[in-house]
Amino acid sequence: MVIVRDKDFCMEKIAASGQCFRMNRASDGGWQIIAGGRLLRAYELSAEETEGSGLEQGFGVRLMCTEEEYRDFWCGYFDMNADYAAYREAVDPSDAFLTAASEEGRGIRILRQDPWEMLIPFIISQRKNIPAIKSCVEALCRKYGKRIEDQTAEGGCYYAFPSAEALAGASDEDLRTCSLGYRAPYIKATAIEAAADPAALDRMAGMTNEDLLDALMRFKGVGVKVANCVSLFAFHRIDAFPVDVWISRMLEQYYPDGFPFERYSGFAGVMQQYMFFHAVSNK
DNA sequence: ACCCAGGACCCTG
DNA sequence: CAGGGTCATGGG
Repeated sequence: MVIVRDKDFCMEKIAASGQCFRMNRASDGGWQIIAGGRLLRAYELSAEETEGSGLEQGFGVRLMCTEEEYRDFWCGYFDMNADYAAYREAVDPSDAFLTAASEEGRGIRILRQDPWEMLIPFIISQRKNIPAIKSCVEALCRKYGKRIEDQTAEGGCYYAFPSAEALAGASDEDLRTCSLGYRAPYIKATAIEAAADPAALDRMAGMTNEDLLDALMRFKGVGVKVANCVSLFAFHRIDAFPVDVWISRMLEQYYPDGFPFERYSGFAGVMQQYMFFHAVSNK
């Protein structure tokens, strides 16, 4: 068991920030996170447990893993070594919109997720809202992922994210039963590519940002926006700035003369997440 | 019963 | 290279 107290770590906001699709409330009120073939249960600390720490409700979390599991995996997954307060403090104080958005989104962190586990969900994501994406991903996992018995899991078991081989071998009509629609052939083509060169995604970790985008966009169904999402949420290129319909609207409304990318050079993706969270959490 | 979603592809001009 | 039609589905 590991307790994390950080004014820039809020599980609920991360879960709602649209960067992970298998982080959900469990029936006992806690969180269940499935990532990298692992399952983590987490519980927000009670008011008594955070008393005196200066933390609001939701900003203290008990992770149900060993110290070793935390060191080896979850600490990196949650990007706990980064200083998000410093990112927020870099926000231009004369920018009322971003100042408010960054405070509203305080607690969000950019997760370090598995590239394959980001690539497929973000190919699915096009023209779907987040609940629909989550439904599709869960259906894919149930149908093609390895079933893992785990008494700590909601329902006594969970399904790992399907391998490239499993999806590459699926029929088009079988894939469509997961509500993929016209994306089914994209998923299959990308899975075949990935299965044919299992180390391809690993090699991308060493690429420059530009080469990484190009490499990702060679996959069927991956355009500029999805490539930027995978760069940001899997390869931790935190200067990547995915522009979807929500971001596009906010750029038009609040930055008619252009977003000040120079000011946030190197970490614009963090600002992007604050903006996205602001948009989706205000209908 | 609507409307729209973390867009990409592909074909025109 | 830019612009626009088209694509399938379900959550709200």
